[in-house]
Amino acid sequence: MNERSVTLRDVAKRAGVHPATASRALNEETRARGLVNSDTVARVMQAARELNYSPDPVARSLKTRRSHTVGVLIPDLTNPLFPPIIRGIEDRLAQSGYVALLGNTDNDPDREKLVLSGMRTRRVDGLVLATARRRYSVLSELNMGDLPIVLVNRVVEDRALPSVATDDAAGIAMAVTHLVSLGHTRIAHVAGPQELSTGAGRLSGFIMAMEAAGLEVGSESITYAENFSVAAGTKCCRELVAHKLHPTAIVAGNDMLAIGCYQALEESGLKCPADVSVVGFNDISFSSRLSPPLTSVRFPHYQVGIEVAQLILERIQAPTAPTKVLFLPPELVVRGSTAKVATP
Amino acid sequence: MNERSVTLRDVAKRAGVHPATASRALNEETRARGLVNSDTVARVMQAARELNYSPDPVARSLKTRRSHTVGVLIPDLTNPLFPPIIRGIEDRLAQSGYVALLGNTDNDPDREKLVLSGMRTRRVDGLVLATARRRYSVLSELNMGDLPIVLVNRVVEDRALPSVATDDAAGIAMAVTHLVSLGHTRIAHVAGPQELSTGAGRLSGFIMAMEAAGLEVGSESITYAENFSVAAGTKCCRELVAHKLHPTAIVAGNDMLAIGCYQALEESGLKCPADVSVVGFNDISFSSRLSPPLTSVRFPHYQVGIEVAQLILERIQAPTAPTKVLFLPPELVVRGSTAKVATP
DNA sequence: CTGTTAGCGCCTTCAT
DNA sequence: ATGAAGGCGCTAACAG
Repeated sequence: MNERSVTLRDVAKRAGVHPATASRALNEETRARGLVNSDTVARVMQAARELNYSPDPVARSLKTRRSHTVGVLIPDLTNPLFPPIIRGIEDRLAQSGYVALLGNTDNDPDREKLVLSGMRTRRVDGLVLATARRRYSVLSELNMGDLPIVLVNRVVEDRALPSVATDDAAGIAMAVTHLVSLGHTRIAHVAGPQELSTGAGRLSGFIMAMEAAGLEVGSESITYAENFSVAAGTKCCRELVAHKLHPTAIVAGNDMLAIGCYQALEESGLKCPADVSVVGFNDISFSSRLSPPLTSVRFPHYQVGIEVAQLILERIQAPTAPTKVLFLPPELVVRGSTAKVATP
Repeated sequence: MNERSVTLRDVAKRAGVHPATASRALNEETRARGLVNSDTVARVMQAARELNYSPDPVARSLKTRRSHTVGVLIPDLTNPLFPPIIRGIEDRLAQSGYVALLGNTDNDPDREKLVLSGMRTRRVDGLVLATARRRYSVLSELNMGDLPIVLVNRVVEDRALPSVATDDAAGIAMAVTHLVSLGHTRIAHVAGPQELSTGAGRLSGFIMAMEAAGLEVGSESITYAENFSVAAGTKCCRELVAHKLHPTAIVAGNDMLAIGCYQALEESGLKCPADVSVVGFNDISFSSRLSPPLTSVRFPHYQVGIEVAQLILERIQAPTAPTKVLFLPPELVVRGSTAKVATP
């Protein structure tokens, strides 16, 4: 019995009604609006069940211009930050009969355009972007302004786009406060790329928190990573330890950079945390298993995914609804990579 | 200019031909068969380019009954084994204009059925399963026998399904040989779930390798994990160290179980590798950053993804082609979790 | 409340 | 080699 051939027509025939009526009977919306006799509804549903009917989403999409599909752009699935977020997104979308179409861009604007236009071609109903830069022209270039969009873990400069993220500045402040409470005063920052809101927000959060603690932030206490990678972190940390400041603690823009710091410290024969404390951001899985276990700013990744999906679904329903910008609170997870400053 | 409205008709009109002709001109197949004047082809392609036309995949699917979509079932995206495989799958699929629809099943047969029928409803052209058990009835139950299917990292009992995996037995043999060369004789195995081919294959590989090395495998040197999780590994390892065998080395069914062993060893005050060496399987990312860095059997995850995608695409093209079963070679990555046996 | 009609955008006979 | 016609399965507009 080939089920792919069970069509609405078959159901209608079996129920003794016109296909259109069957459609209305099976469609939540029209049924609820009382557009069809509850008697017929029963008969149609019965027939549908008997035939094991399931509507063809392709045909439906063609008519309704809705694909029940959301494009999700990320830099790289392999970055452990993303899987839990994606999981959240997919779980929430599934609840509403939607699916996610993943696209990896590797932070390459060309790939980005390629993937985006692919998504438009596939008629996605909405877009979730974890790839937005602070000034983000790609969307307008590709003429995708009309598509519902939500950002994850990013905000754009004018906050004109709905987004779900954590409060970067607050998170970094927790890290700084923690280090200060351990007696550190020479605290450095490995800043992420400044064209990303996370990079910029964490840097300015760092500066503010330092000032609030009455500590100076010289130019030699900040290095800029090209990207959020282990290699970049290593490079930055090398500069930091080579410099005259001799920081006793480093706040890294994220966990990757922090791991990079581990490596640079090892190279220079410095012990973490005995000589230098390190704090990361994101609390990716297994950071508790690193050596030493990484102190990091955590935010609820899976929940972020859920919220993002929720938001994009709302926007798909009501594209002109006000632009929500949602911040989920970070928390500091203290582990073995931070310790009291060594008394000199 | 709203591009979603550029239709084949528009292109045809601009080129001064009938839509059908335009269709033939733009379609690889028909064009190659010389069914259309090369002159008209040029005109049509020109027009298409000018209008920035891209065919509506939905409409096309309705007609051709091809969704250009592949369902990919995995237990949990959050397991670090999968992201690189998925990345490989998506990259290869994208090359051929296909996309992956991810489904997380959490190893729950009910969820599995749910996700699978969702995929069928969405008219996926093929299925990639990382969730297959050795005896896998779900497919026939759901009447999906007609759909092209490829397994990843799994084989089924009768090898009736095409698959891409690594040679589990060979990998484990490498681990055992390595430990033997370090002087270990009391080697234990934390076996994965036996209903999974990886669990079973690695166990039998372990037994064979031990016998080949002239070592005994008593029942007390093997424990069975309920699933491939850290918690299960801890539980198993606890049994192992409590027992009279006092193994000096443990071969874990995968990295998760190995990490679980780390934890149990810590609890009992045993040092790894000084007291007990541990070997994992999969070499998930960051295993080099664990404490101690994990010795593990690696296989090329990304490449596996590529091959899987390749295979499913082939099957979609030619569903009756012979059933390929592809094994990619494993290699042993030696790190800090294995050391010479302590001389008693 | 239900049936009729029409068409979403494309492809594929069947003629010409 | 091209045009005409029909239909994939569904739903929306309009009658009745």
